[in-house]
Amino acid sequence: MTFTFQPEDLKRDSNKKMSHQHLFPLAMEEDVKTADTKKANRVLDQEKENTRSICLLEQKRKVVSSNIDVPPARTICQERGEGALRRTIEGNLKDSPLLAPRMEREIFRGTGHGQGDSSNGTNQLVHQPFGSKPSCAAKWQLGSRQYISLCVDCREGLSGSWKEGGGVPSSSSSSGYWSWSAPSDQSNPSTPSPPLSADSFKPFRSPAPQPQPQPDDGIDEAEASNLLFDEPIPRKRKNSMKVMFKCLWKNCGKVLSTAAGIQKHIRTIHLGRVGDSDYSDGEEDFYYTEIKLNTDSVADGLSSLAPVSPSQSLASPPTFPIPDSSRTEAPCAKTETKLMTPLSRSAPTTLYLVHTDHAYQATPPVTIPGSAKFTPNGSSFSISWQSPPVTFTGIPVSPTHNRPVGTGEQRQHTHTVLSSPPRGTVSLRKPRGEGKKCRKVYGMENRDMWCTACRWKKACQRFTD
DNA sequence: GGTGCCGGGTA
DNA sequence: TACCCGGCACC
Repeated sequence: MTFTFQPEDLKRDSNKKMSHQHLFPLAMEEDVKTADTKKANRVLDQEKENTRSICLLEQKRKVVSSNIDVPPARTICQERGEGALRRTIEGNLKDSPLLAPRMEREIFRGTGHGQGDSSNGTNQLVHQPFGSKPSCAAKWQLGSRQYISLCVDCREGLSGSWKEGGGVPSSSSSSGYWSWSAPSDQSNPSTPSPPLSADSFKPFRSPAPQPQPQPDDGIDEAEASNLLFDEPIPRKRKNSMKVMFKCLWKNCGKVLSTAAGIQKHIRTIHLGRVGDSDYSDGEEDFYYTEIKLNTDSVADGLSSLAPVSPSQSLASPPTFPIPDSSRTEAPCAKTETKLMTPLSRSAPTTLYLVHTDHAYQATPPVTIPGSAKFTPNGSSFSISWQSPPVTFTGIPVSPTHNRPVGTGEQRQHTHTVLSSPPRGTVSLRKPRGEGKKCRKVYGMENRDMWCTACRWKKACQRFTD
């Protein structure tokens, strides 16, 4: 989602700025122009940044406010004049001299179009007067969602439930930040928020560098809001799920609490890289898996998880029955045997690689067309099938390492089954007949001599295989 | 592109 | 049910 930004506005603003130069003597004009161009560029950049921050702020608001009740803002705010709204915005934007008039234009004029489509990358802010009376509350529509924005003064007057509602990062009245309410449209609570680019998220008014949130979906919203409003936010309940890392090496099953730890363990113990134990080429990624433990029962979980035979473990690499009829060597299987490293020989034997990210934990069993069944089960899954041969499509395998080609990030989000039976996707299609068919025998010109099946483009009944 | 044939539509 | 054909996979 992008806050639309009109190039004309930029030009207009910079032209406005440039027009002041006529006040200077001509001799200075050139230098001043150069300097001012730079300055204007800087200001424009800052404006872009601010605009982006507003957009991100809005996104964040959507997330933070998605689970709160909307306060009865209308009745309170309707009593106030639009002047208060305007004053508040002016006060809020006073530190951003170029942004202020722009924002004012955007806010009070509204852009008027572009509702409801965030898929094309533009999503405009549409201002609607809040009721017929002038008010310091405004209703906004961004895409399909509506928002009520309140000036800080109004926020101060709101009921206790608003403040105690939790989750709403109330703004500091002294700082004059513009404050936003929860979406007024609760009719579609499941509307997915757009993915947030947390690493580009910056506080609206503060140009000073802020600690960058981790580029992680699990970004703490309270912290992010705190960045915005410089106000302590009640921290949300600590997630009781703890991620552990379990070694999948045969007969190991060691569980460590950090990825680095498990990687080092695999490097040094299983891969035998003693000398350069800090160096990682990523191979160890394939010999451990993440497991999520409820911290309430971590102690129990650990005691039961620790040295356990991988074959008994949930996270152990599954072994798949391979129907005899399909036990032809797949290309990658050949590569596997050829390029197996000495230690890989004791690695998970079938090298059906499963890198779990728990994406399937909550999903119901998936039935693969035919007779194969995919059954997610915690951090592992099982696949079983009966004949006919079933093939799995994996992501490409690096010929040198028998590993998926792609970035670690990609791998991290993929459950992959490698070393599959023959190529292709799951196909129940009857093997194509090898013999001559009516078409071949009689040719197109003698179509009337074909068997009916051939005429009907069905499987030939005359020359069956 | 040619071929085999599956899946589905129509009468 | 007979007939036809779009479309897909394979060669």
